[in-house]
Amino acid sequence: MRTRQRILEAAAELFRDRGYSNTRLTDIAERAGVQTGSLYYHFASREALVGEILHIGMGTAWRHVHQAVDSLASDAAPIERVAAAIKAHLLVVLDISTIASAQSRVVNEVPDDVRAAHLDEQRAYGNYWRSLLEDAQRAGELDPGLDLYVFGVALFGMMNATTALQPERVGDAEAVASIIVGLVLDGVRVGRPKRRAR
Amino acid sequence: MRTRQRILEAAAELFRDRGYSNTRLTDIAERAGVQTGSLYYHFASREALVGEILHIGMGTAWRHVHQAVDSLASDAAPIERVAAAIKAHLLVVLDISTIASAQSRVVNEVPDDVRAAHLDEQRAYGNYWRSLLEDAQRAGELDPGLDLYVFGVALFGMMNATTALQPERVGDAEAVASIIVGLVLDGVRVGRPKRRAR
DNA sequence: GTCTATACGGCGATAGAC
DNA sequence: GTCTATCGCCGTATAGAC
Repeated sequence: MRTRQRILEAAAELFRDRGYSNTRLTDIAERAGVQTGSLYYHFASREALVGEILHIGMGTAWRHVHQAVDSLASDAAPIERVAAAIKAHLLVVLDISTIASAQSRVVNEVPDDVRAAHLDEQRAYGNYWRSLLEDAQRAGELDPGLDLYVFGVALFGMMNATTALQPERVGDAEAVASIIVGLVLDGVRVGRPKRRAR
Repeated sequence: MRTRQRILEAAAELFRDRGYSNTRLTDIAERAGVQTGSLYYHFASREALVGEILHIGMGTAWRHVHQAVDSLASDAAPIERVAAAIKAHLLVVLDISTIASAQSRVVNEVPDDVRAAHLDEQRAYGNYWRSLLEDAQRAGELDPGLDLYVFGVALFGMMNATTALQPERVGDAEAVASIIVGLVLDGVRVGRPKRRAR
């Protein structure tokens, strides 16, 4: 495998497991099987390396979520599109891409200038989610009184927290995704019918 | 105010906003209005300081949640106790205690030995929540098929993510808490009555 | 492209005066 | 109890050989 790719993969595993601040360049080099100094042939700095992780990880999540939503029947209900997006995001961070997983773990931990450089793509992703939610709300399928800002923050907090699940204590990613989708759409309470739109 | 207390408060604000690894002792000292060297009269090390934050923060959350649940009528439904616990935890981290807020932010970021020293109290808190959830499930008020481990991780991920909400874009802590409680119990979907226990 | 060797700075921690 | 001064380590980054 190309060295640059090995470095990115090694960095992603470590960032995902320990976070950015707790990962030394020597750790990354060791896991990638090179000397620390050699990293600088491929990346200008530690910050440039993590910046690349953010970029690739977000792109990967974006592509998978977008594709999952687009592959629904064109007459699919907006709420179905939201459900598909949630499932796709979870599959990506839990299963498909170590780099996407790392992105979600370290986004809020990196130095300000790295975040700033990443902000545009992060916002684009957020805007896409917001449009999905607004469509569902306009269609009367989401609680019309729901504050989408609060909901969005809560939703991402929940989804990204699932990367901390111990694999041996849960089923596969599909199983986790369906639990989360069920929780978000219908909650965990039994026996109290939902009220209709007010 | 006693210096030790000022130091703890200053450290908590910084830990909550930037995390542990991104907070220098010089930042803490500056905010507390002392010289860096003076910190060592009150705490043996940086790790000891954050350990104290974890301890106090967890104790504070514990007390508030416990009290909120206990102050319910003794015949309150188990699901009501869960709702009260969620609300209380949110009020604590959003409003009541900077130290509790800091605890939730840095728990998964501190060095291993600090975490290890904190593990017992963290587990006790988790066990209390698990008992609340199991009671509700046994009473048939929570979806009987729900995986409580996955739910617990998701729930805490969601609750602790609310500390990232920008205050100017949301109502007060009570308002946020009621959104989250509603989301957890009944979900965000409109119009599809929940099925009864299967 | 990768290595070895080293420069450089930052930060946690200690010593000792007051 | 708080200050000033300083030590020493660790980790990022650079230089230059191969």
